Amino acid sequence: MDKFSLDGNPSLHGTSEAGPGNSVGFSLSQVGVETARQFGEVVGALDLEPRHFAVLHAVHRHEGQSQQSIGDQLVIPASTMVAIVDHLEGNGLLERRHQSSDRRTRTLHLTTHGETLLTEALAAAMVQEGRICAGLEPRERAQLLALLRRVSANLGVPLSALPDRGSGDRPQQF
Amino acid sequence: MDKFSLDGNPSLHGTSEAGPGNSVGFSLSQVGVETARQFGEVVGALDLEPRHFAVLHAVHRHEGQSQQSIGDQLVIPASTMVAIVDHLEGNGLLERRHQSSDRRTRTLHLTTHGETLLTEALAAAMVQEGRICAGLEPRERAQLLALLRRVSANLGVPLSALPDRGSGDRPQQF
DNA sequence: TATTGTTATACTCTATAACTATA
DNA sequence: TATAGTTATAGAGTATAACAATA
Repeated sequence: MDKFSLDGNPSLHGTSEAGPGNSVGFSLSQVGVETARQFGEVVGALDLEPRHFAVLHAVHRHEGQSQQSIGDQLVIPASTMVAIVDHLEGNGLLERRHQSSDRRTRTLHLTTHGETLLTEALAAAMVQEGRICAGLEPRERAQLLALLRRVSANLGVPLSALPDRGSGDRPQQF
Repeated sequence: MDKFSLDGNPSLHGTSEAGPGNSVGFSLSQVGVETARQFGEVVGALDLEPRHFAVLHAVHRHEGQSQQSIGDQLVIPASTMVAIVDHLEGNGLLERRHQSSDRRTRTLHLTTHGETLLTEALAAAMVQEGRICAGLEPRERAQLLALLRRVSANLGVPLSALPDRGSGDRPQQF
């Protein structure tokens, strides 16, 4: 359980002045990748991988959507979706149902166990959120969020992209 | 040339209030991963992968260090270092030299071409830095850096870790 | 003929462990 | 016997393309 691969990954970034600590790009890469990694540990404690959490969360938001639809939103290829849903179904977290109108499509639905686990995962994520923001006053936290939103706009990845419909063909993460 | 895998990756993070955009953890993950990905494109335009850039940069800072020493600093396993240095040497960017005192160790040295390319890569990274920070006033940029530094301390990954000696067994990125 | 989901496969990446040459 | 570097290899993860069922 020790793999580390990033597609376009930083590791080292340009140094604008003295050290890498003065580069926003480098700092963001380091902090962001580490945050993502620790999130993997957080949900890992619940026997979930980030991808599994992501699908559970998406199904929760759009209960009864087709497997393909969920995959499109998360930019996960169909064959990968099969493996993910197989896993989740095998663990009793969600179930596939045939759609009466079109028997090819399978709609996804959380089980009670799935709902429970998702709730726990969200709670654990909020604990992590607290750890990350420890020592920041509410105003500082809001400032950070605002700055990150502006940076994300510069990157061409609006932070509001996930809620409804992913944006185009953005890099994947699965 | 289209792979996307992260070890502990976010994709979706806890939502403290309304949307994911209100979570520092989620925002950092999204922005950080995307920043890293775009950095890969930036150096990719120079036919470099982030890992190659990282090694070039490390050799530049510690010219004449052994291959193993460089690998330790960047937390790259020895066998992976061989492939990376093979590639860089094959492209005429650096060279291995035998150490007279101990003929087992190979010291690494940038070629003129390597120095030139590294300089270009650093310049390209500064251009990216400008894009990322577009619209931020110097004071805001300094605020962002300060906040990121505090967050990174909360994460247990001081942003000043890279310059001299990596910290323990941190997650790898190669 | 087109589409949803599935399976099979080929590819890439990584790290472990065996091996060499020096010490 | 131990260490620096190398090679070989096995494992995981991903995506492409063939396939089955249904439309």
